[in-house]
Amino acid sequence: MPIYNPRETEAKWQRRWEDAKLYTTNLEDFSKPKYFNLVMFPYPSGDKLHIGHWYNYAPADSWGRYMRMRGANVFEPQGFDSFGLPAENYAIKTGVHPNISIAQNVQYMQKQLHEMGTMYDWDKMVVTSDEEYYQWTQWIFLQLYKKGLAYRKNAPVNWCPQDQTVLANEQVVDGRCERCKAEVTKRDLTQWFFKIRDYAERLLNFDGLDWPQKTMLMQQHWIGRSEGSEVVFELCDKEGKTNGKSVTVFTTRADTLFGATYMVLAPEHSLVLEITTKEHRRNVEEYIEKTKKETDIARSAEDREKTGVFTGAYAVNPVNGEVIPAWIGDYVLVTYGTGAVMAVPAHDERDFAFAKKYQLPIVEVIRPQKSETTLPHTPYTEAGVLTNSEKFDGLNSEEARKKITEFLMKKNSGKFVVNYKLRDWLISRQRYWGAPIPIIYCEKCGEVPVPEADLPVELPRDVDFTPKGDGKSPLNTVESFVNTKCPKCAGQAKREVDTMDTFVDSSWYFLRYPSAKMSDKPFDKEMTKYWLPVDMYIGGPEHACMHLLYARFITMVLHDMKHIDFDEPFKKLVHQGMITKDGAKMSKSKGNVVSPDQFVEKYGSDVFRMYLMFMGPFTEGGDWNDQGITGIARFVERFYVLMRSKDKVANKEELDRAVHKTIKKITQDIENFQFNTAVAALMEFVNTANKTGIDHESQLVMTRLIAPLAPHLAEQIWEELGGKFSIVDHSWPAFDPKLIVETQLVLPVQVNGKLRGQISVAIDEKKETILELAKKDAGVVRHIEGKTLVKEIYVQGKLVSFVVRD
RNA sequence: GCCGGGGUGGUGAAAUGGCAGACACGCUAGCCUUAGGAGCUAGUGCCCACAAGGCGUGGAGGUUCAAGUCCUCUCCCCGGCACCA
Repeated sequence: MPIYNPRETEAKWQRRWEDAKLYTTNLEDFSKPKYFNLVMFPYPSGDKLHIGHWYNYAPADSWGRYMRMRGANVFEPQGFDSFGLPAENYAIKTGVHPNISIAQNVQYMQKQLHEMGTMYDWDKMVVTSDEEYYQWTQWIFLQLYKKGLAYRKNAPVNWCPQDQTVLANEQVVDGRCERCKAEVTKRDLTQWFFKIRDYAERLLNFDGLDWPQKTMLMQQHWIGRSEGSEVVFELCDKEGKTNGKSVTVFTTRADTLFGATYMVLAPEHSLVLEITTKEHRRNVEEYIEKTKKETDIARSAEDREKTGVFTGAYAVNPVNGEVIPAWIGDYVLVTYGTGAVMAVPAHDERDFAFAKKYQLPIVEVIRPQKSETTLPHTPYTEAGVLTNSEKFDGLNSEEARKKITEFLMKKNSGKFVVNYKLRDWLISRQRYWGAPIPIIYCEKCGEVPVPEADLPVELPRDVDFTPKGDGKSPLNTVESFVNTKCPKCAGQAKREVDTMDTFVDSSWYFLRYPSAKMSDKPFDKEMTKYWLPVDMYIGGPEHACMHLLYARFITMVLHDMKHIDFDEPFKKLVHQGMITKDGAKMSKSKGNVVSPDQFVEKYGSDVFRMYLMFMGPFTEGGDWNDQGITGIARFVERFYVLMRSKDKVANKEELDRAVHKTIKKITQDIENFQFNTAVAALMEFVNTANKTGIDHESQLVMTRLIAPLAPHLAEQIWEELGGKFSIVDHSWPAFDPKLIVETQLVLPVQVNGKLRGQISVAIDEKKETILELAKKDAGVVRHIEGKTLVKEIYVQGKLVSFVVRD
């Protein structure tokens, strides 16, 4: 019968912690170094907390506990990212108002998080759909608006022609509406954007950030900076007569300009219909309609068959006056560059395939340094030497890019530009469950921002949120919301009915935590100055390019407006891996969501969190299975029994060595977020101590070592050992290097790279003696006898290696 | 397709270029028992087994005295791709 009762013990300590307000951080205690330990807040979904949340939050909490034991004033808040699509869809389906379902989910998840035994300071909780939060999200919008970083333009949305409604990407399955299966197309709407592109250059700079290399790489590639040229092509008729219109293209290969034999515009390019000639209109229009059913991912796939149609229009190549046809093709995206490209089939894979298919001319203008041409079989896409390029012949690609662009500059038909793949941030959502965009449209004054004093623009509660069929936000049906007075002239005006992307909510929530209780401002200047930036931010790698980029952007904007004095929100970033079930991401639709509750019920929170840690490296995740959880349950029992055992030591020297090696190992492992090997080290210690015996002093050390990983168990043992409440406020143990030193060493001996023997030597033995000893080892003798010894290697303290020849 | 990450026993995994498989789960044999979420002891990569040996980190090459680790190519899996969050 096990002695340790996790259920009872954990409930007891959770109560004591709460009664003592142990995890309520005094934000004004400046006596200790501050530590803002943050996890990405959860969405309060109907699935409640799943295994993946635990996998993320338990080690993150262990980290916070470790930092607290290292003497920091740790602030570990938690909240809920509660606006968004799922609650709205649930409401449409069941009629339950998002306010209600969200409140229920929040309550349940809070209870689950409480049972985890986390150090969350619930006094400072934020819930993004609460009015006291979203009024400040609206304030954030107004700041960007004030700075000229919010603007409106047309942009396409997924449109279901059957339901007459806007669809999220997630609601489009294989090009069809998830609900009615109708083929999804695109429709242009006027929408709000944030000018994140203005910050592209600054967002590329990660100086001073302790972030995973891969995350910075992904953001860099997402921003996608490239240096190139813009080239203006005058439009003309077949004979070359210009008509005053022009198309600008972006290219990184101005050196190939003489090889441009046609141009391609994105089907959505604003000039397309204007330049298309009568006889091509039908083809072009059909092609545009077809394109509306394709995703950008499919369109930009390199192995996809290139398609396009001729517009009937022509353009003049500014560098040689050549008249080239203007096509449209879906492999050109309107969102990148200028939405139009010059096509150089001899030196670009896609242009080459396109030219072959539509029998367009291929003109070679670049050759590899000395070798012959690769044409007509494959295009030559590398840099080289110019040919067929008039006065630029003989230049190399790099020089030519510069010289040709300079030549165009003189003619006013080109310039150097830096282009980014990053697009401006579309924040408009035609949905109910989000923060209303605080803008009013006045008949006289036009677009007017809601004055800050008038915030919040309250999200009305009684709204028919079923899709209306006109593609507008459900707020458009609430007359008391829509109709308002202009803040400037008091005349008749209408409110913006779109709400904000939930990424806006989550782009600043970390600023709110220390000031969560303040009702008169988004964040307190002094509190923010002291507590921000976040010292440790932990969350999934799937947020690398969106949430993490948006949060950096908003932070930079607020910094530039002098609202805060730092411009990066997260000093250190760590990603947890993803937990899958049968190889798939857990989701309700797949029916593979595993709840932690049953395991907590059976084994307790400590066992469960240690099992999740023990599964593998924190950053890697893995496929969920519960085989092996008994191993942790057994360990907890054995640990508890060992810590309660009477002072009795058979081998003090070996015990001390084990204790201090374990301190060293666990400290290192926790610092590196390698909780799996930290747990293993504790197990190894128990195995050793069961042989050597243990004394009270070592028990006190080991209990502190397990405290971040199994907080309830540690608190219980600590009390039984006579320690003062609470263990998290006792210092982290330090190891004594002298006690770890070994005197004897077992060295492996290799012959020709294969292990053939082992020798035991004193740690400070001389190289010569070691080599002699190694040669006498029976296993080694067998393999070197009668052979020529060509090389002898001794790697200090590591191994001996002989190389022999017959 | 593009960008990023990953592939090691029956399973989860460990390993500053230096003894591959620590620590666990599972399994096998034995012991013990207040029959439990038991406990203890021994064994457990594969082949061959008395030993000695051979093979082995998705696959194919390469560098090195020595490669899971570094390099080249390749296959497979996962995450992201801008309205899931």
